[in-house]
Amino acid sequence: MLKDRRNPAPASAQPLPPFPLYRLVGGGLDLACGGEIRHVHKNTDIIIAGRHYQALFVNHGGWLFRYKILHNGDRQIMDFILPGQIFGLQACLFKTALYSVAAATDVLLSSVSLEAIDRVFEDNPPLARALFWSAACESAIIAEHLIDTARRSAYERVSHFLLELLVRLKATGVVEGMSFEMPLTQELIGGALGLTTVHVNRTLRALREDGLIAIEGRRVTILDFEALSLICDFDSSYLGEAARTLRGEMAPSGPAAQPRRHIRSAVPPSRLI
Amino acid sequence: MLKDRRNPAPASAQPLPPFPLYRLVGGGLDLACGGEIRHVHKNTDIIIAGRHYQALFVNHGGWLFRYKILHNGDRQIMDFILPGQIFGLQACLFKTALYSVAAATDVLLSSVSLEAIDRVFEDNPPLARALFWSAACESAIIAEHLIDTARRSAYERVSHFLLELLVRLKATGVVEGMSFEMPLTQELIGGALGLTTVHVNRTLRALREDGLIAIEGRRVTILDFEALSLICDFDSSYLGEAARTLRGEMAPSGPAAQPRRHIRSAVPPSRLI
DNA sequence: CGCCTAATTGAACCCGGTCAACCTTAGTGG
DNA sequence: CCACTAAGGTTGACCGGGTTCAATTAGGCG
Repeated sequence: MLKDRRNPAPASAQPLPPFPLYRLVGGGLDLACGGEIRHVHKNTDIIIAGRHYQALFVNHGGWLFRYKILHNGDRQIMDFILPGQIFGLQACLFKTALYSVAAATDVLLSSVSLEAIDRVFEDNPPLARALFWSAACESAIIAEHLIDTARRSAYERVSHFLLELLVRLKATGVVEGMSFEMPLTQELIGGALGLTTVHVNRTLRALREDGLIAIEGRRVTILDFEALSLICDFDSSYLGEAARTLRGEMAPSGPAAQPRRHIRSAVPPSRLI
Repeated sequence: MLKDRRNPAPASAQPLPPFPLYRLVGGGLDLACGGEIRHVHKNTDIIIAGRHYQALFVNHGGWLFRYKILHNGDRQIMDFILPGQIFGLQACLFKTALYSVAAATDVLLSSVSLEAIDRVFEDNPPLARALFWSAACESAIIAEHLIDTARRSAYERVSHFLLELLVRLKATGVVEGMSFEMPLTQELIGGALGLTTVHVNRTLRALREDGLIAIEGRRVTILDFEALSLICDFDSSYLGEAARTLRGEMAPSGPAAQPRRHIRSAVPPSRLI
């Protein structure tokens, strides 16, 4: 479809759009949505690796995740798709989708048929730019996940994971203070972090016992943002523009808490080159 | 500068360019290079995380790598930048570069100043498309590295790593048969795969003893492409278009060799959902 | 021929996986 | 109202792949 009613706002050379297309719908750019919003049930696959796709999806509510099944049956989750985010871009670009996308919760979706992605670059520069920025941020998120699994201990990984969720959800406006709803099973968390359910459980307990987080039901509360950030050297800049404005508001100061537990090594900063 | 002499070639809606911009220079698109080619010595940083950049770089020869140093001193290598590849795009997009880029060998570079990346989308759709496709492929490579570190054993990781290099280098034309020069120390390999030097060494030895690869000096020879592919379920499709044309030519057939050694599990394909 | 970097190899240790049991919660139907 | 069920959370015991520490050997180069 692509109704091509451009953004009413000046198509000037304003800085890149705020977040990876989060809140893009109804916000700055209007993606000229296909219209009707579809309801999709939990555990349904939206995109299946190996098939070809010609449309993007907009997530209007609920959580999804991008994943891949290996030949040994393991499932690696690349990242989670939060409300307001688009997905399915990669599936369009490659002849065949590299990864599957499934709903972690019940989800509200609309699709945006991009007849030929090619055209976008000639016809709709603002959209092209938005897509590009979106892809860059997603790429950065995955890169950070790479660091997670390659360099961080389980304790650090889970810390990093929760902080990332906090900051990303903050951008969608569903964070109250320092707590948010996390509709994920420990199996999904483990699937994303390269850990087993058992160990995710143990690690969450450790974080709780250390007074860094609190969990009641599905609600997670970050009790000590600074300490957690130190533990896993979390730097939200990889999450894009929007994150930057949050920094001040998030860090409640407090003396640099000493990270404890199996931190992989305590090499002094001098080794930082 | 951006001399803005557009691509003389038709700006038609031809399919996406072949590879992540590999061989882009002198090939299809002319990036309007800044001109002079700079020689950079091994171990020099080209891009430094935290600084801001306004230009892309083209690698005309030699290997580089994108990396990040963690607070504990660990260095994670995100990916290697091979001859013909461009880099520094992400550094331009974000206010400040997320990762550093250093030369693994002596390197020949030219830079492409893109005064404002913004402009590209309005002014030069073909370039925009090329950049986009490049970013998508790089993202896919990193995603595969994520799977490496999260789900694969050391034996599988190293296998996967070598196969990826083979396929990517094939696209640059420096592969002779099934062998190629790999100017990397085991420390660099470990830095990319999330392993210690020691274990990289042991794993390479195991692969050699199993008759899967051979190493003489810096030259690596893949002795059994099929077996290695099975071990780490390597599927080159994530490397983009170009890879696809290689498949037939690479697999020298041979019965599906049975992967040995500590494969994490030998669940029959039935469990593949 | 020394010097430095990289490659090798050995031995001890430990984080996280594996296996297995048990508990909690929510939903369902009689 | 409660028994029954299934999915997810929790915990313990043990094991092993990969790290760590440390020492030795090869390779390139002035």
